[in-house]
Amino acid sequence: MAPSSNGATAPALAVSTVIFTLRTCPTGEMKLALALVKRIRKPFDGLWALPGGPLNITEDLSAAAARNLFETTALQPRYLEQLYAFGNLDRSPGSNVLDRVVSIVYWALVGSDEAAEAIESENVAWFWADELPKLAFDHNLIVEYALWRLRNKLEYSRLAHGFLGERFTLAQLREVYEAVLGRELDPANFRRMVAANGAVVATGERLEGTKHRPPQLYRYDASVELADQGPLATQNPAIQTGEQK
Amino acid sequence: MAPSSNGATAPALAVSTVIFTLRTCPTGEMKLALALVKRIRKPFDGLWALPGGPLNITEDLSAAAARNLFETTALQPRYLEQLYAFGNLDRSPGSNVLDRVVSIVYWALVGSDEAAEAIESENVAWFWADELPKLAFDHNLIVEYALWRLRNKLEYSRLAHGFLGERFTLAQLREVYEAVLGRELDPANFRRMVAANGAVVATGERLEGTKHRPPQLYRYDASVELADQGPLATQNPAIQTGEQK
DNA sequence: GCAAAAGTGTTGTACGTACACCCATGG
DNA sequence: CCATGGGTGTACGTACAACACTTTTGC
Repeated sequence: MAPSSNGATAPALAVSTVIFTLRTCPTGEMKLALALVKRIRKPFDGLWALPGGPLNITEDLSAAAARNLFETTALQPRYLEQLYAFGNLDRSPGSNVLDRVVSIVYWALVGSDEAAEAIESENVAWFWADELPKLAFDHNLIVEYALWRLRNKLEYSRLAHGFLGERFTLAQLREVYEAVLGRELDPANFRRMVAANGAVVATGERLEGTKHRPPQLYRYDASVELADQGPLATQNPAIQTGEQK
Repeated sequence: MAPSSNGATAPALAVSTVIFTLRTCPTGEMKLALALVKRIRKPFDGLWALPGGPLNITEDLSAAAARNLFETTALQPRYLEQLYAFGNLDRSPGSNVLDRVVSIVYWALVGSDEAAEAIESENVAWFWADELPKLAFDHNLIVEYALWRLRNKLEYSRLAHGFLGERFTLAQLREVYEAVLGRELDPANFRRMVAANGAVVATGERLEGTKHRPPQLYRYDASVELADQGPLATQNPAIQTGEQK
């Protein structure tokens, strides 16, 4: 038996999480960022990777994802959804087959205000989603897929809520959309799009202290149901998760 | 330690598959059906369940799904895609936690002509998708989710190809859509929808022997790329799979 | 008043739906 | 020639992108 083998007769199971947030970049605009951890052992020693770890036997899959999100950033997820199970044989080239790991990957959103105070150290850091280095394992592919899902789901769900506070202006909401989608949106059409959706309602309050005309503050209306997200969708006011009931 | 326990310190990993096909029902129309196996041991002894089993250590996830599809029906999948990983603690009520199983579920399409000759026995049978009995574990929920994905994906992909032969009439293609979606479609608009998509092209041949005007035969054009299915989509002419590269 | 952002109105295009209609074939 | 399904034309409604325009604030 090879020295690296652990003698397993079945593939090991791990849970990893792609943690997204929005951060203000030097030029002043919001950009999408994600949390990575530096590997300190083989394989891929020294490369950055998605946070993750083994699944405890008494722990739900989504709980494991939330746990390793917390262990990495000291934050709670504002949104959490299963992404995909990655288990191909070639995802850790050079490793012994008996060390094979199947990773069930989740993706999460954390509030941009909270993320600003999240831990950042020698081995944990935020990276711009569009400027990633070469990552360990198949993690570049995983992030690419997570980005694709995030962008797709943004339109017909209230995902943007995961990045914002309780009350927000339409300009802030639009900024979230622009950061995630990576392109500018027409303010006029954006306003109508949001109004047509119906999930966002005006509070009557206005945001004071701006340089110009004070914008109205809006909030998400909890009573409005979303577009059909499938049988697994559960609407939890605190954490919305795609986990099965 | 409880007698049913296997002494595991980590959850076991299994792969299951929702196998769809179209079958002609007594009234003459096509209906969506799926393959189930009868459980012959606890828990849920005697109930019908999705076919599945453990993942071999040298086997890709999709290969395991294709294998248990073959072991159940003696067929090859015409389409195969990962559905979701189900791993909640409460999915096998009454079982010991140490017997916990995380199931990575795939869904598959098999040709309706081939399925007609597929094995069917005391313990393996086809069920109408809209008339399912109470299934073992959380399998009713899983099937519901698979149905939702199938219906959603049908529109912006060439999924229907999985049910049909190489050449087909637009009426046959429409019949597939109607069976999957569970509602009738306007033939005129359906024709235009398919034409606009561009993935289906006329062969010039006609289907002879009908009672009335002979319809033209069409085929899928392999050179046309589909709508964006995300970074994991791979277009294999034989088996299209949502598995990562 | 001027700049800048909030917010409204108008128009054109694309697309899905409903449905009237013609065409070709077997009986 | 007639019933039936194949196949075309047309009109309407909704959704969205583009962009001109008005409103309200700070300076």
